[in-house]
Amino acid sequence: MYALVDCNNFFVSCERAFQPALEGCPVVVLSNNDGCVVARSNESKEMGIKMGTPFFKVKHLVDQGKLIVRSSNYTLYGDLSARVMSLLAEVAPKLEVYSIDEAFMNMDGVRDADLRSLCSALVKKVRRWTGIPVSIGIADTKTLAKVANHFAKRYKGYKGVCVIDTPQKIRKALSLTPIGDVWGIGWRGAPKLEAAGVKTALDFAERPSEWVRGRMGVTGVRTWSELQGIRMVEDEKDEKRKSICTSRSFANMITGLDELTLRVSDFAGKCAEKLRKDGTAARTVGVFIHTNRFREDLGQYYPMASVRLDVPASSTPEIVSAALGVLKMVYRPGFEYKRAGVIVTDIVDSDSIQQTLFGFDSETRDRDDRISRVMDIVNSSGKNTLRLATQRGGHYADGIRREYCSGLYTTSWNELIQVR
DNA sequence: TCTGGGGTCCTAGGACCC
DNA sequence: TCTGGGGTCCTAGGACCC
Repeated sequence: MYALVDCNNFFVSCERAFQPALEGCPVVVLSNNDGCVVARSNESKEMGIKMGTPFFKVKHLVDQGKLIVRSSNYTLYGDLSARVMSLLAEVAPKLEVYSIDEAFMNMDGVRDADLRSLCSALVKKVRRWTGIPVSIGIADTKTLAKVANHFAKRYKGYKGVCVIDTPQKIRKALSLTPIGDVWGIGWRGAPKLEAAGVKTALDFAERPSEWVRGRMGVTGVRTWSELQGIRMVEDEKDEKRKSICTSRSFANMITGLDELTLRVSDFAGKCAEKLRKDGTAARTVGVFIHTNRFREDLGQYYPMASVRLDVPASSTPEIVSAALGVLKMVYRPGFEYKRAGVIVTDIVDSDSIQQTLFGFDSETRDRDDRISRVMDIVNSSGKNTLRLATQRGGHYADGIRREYCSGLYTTSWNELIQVR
């Protein structure tokens, strides 16, 4: 069986772990740049605040003292996530970390009779040791485990654990699950299915597979099979990422190439750092810049372009200079830019890189790699002390709004360790 | 005034080949 | 007058996830 562990209202729970006074209060956490609501406590959900709401639409509630808000603090959330995951790894034969707040435990080999009590104990332990409340859904396939997880969250009586392990329970659960809540269907697909008379997950599961194939392609059939109890979503192997993206929206719009150069240098530098951390290198470097899509009164421009390197690279100088070359290609004056990003693709393991036949630049490359290693060591505190000249005094998080940030509870501790 | 970021997979269509 | 057919590979864009 699979047990899907999901942290409840994760970002809010992280804030509460260090500020217990927030318990019982309506709280929301905002995306980068204080843009949208990306996490809500149960109390703020009950107030009718929807996921993804732009902050300016609920700011009046904050000003009136009816809602508490926090800017996102991803270093804190990443740290707490790692603590939760390490507790799960102690009990799961195989653990697949699916996102910052979710993990599939492959429980094959654990006796069915022991599953529930094991998971109930785990819910209590994670809460006690990390302060984070979690829910666990247990079933034969990942998609059914997701369904079970919804029930574990929604009904207090389950005490955080719901098992769906018989045909009768599966039928019952699917009949109570709106089609739009099924993992893999999506908000675009749901209205079409509803129009065709498919209101619940059970309606969907009872359609013939050809019907599903014709309407939704192979991905639809995969979801359909999973609901029948047939495993289709493979366990992720421990593979490296196939693409890495660093992008940000800006607090204020940018028009000049100089300032974009600064930002793109930083995004590219961050991508290079991520590559080195993964032990990989990228052969293609792409850059995109976006105008503000909400400002219909202004000209719109969304170019994206990329360059292919002779040899896959992970050094900061190489990735940055490639990105700046692409930026010059796509940049047009006269537009106000709101967002930019760098994407590196065609990723390979660093140790499998073939040197080019023409070795004339291998010395430069070696030098760049050594420079990057030094940068990683000096910058490991997260302060970005060492930068390229194109990055000037910049930090890739500069120019980003973050007005409601809580304390750096775990990060300051990390920095002490680094200094030592 | 103010609207996130980082991934994966699938598919349609174009380029190219014989 | 009249202009094939079948295959592969690559890419951009869309849909989905959290």
